[in-house]
Amino acid sequence: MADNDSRNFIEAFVEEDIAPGGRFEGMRVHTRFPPEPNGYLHIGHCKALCIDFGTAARFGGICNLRMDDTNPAKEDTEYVDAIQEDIHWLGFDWDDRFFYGSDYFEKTYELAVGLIKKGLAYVCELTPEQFKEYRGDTATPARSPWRDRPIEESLDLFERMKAGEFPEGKYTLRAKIDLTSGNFNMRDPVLYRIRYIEHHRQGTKWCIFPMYDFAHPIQDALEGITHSLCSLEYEDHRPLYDWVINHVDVPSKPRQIEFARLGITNTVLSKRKLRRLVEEGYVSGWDDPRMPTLCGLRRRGYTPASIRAFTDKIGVAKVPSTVDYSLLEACLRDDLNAHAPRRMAVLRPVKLIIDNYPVGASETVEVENNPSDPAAGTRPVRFSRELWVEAEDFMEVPEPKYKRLTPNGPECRLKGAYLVTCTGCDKDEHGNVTAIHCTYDPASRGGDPADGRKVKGATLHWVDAATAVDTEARLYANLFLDPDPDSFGDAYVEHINPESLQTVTGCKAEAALAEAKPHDDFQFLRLGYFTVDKDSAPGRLVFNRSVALKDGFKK
RNA sequence: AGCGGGAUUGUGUAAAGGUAGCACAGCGGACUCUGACUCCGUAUGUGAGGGUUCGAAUCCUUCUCCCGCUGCCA
Repeated sequence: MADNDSRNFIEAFVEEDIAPGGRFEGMRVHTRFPPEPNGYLHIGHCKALCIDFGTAARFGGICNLRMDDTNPAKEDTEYVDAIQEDIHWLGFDWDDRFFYGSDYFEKTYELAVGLIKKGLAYVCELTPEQFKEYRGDTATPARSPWRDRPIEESLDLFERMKAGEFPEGKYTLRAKIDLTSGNFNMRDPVLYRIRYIEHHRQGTKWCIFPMYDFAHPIQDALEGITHSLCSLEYEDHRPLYDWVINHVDVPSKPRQIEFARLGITNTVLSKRKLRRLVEEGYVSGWDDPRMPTLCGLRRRGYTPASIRAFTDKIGVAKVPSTVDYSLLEACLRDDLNAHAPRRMAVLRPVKLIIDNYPVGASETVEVENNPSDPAAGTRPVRFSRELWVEAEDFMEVPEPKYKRLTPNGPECRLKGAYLVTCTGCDKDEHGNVTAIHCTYDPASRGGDPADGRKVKGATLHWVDAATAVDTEARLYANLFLDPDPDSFGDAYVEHINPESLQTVTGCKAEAALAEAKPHDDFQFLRLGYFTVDKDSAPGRLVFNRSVALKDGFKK
């Protein structure tokens, strides 16, 4: 690990652990990413992903991918594939270390039997209602009438639970720990429950399933995990994690370290809520471009590098935090600005007529694909007397400091083509501008004046009116939910702004855009980056030039 | 109120007793064949009180506030 990099607190712990005299002296750092396959990965998971894989990488260690599938009621194979695809897309790899928690069911069962034999676990027959009632509260210890059941009896009952002799809810296997603990996780927690549900991998082989608190430490230990990194809500579970590790016969003793999960302003990162959006039809699917899922972000034009940069910048700490969405956007801009090929498209078109350009003539100009990368080359674009330009690039009565088209205003540059000077405009009976007139300097082909004079106006993007194609640009809001997560209750769906999914028609684009397949539209549109604010109408659009459409001319 | 965590500027994150820094957001300006990018400048912070010390975000102490936890979910 680089000395000059400041370490986050997890890395500091890990470094301590592998140092001489440390808990894992001389061992290779080994972490794991353990998603439950019951939904798609979202930007919040990226933080865990980057911490799990990143921490291992930083110390020359390795990271496993493990499907945490101990609850058959919630999990599905569909998600297993999607999760792997998303992780690969993000740029992480687990080599051949792909596991399922359910692969350890047999071993986990054996270890549970071992616990019973040691007198550390027992079969309990409290009903779920009684269980709740007997649990006690902060001032009252729990009661567990079955905790002194003879070992032989528990052994027998547990085996019969496995054999399917009892109905769901009839029995549980519980650990014998401490009924008086202030930490309720230690008040004889349930280790196994009976469930007659087909498991997505195990089928009907099992009808008893281990609880997370029992299964997870065992899985970690069996895989030789050194550091089990998880989110803050498991802090209270660490004593139980350690209890399991210490009382069950496993080959290693992993260390659990917790960190704060990611929050992003104006964004909901709850798998449960996102699932509702999908299942109740408020979005087109998990990959709807408005979703904060990895596949949604991907469709919206986010790049893997931008997301990884984001997770680097948000840091790691134990303070529950909410990162400003603008940081994610900034990371995207950075990446896109360096790598995205540029194309010209006009979203709010208005005709620009070059009065001194020969009628019927046309020519081809070369426009650079990426100003920051000469290797990206140029492309030919047809230029003629009539063009489309952005309506906002013209103001009959200019605001102060406006330096685009305005009658008798500054000379402006048509990107890659010529210098033009606005002379006026046509209007309809309502006073709307229908066309802008200008004259061009024939000696400025390519965009540079022959005499070297300074161009005072801005550079404008444009498309040739005769060959431009109408295309439909879908502008997806990056935020579509109420900005106050606390207001999310059962009525949360009411906060979805259907207007945030906008279609701007009348968008004129270079002919090349016409070839784009529907999905590829996003690729092309990504040349800029288009994002719409949550209450936008039309919102902020960054497209070939960053301009706040919402506010019109900003400064 | 039992258990467990936490508190550094608008947001997030550094500073292991020695100049409170960085990024994003904001504001002002310069530059520019994208009003982008880039560059320069600028405002805002150690939750509160007490103590130790030449010196405290950091150590001690008292207080305040915030978050999580009573699923046979993960």
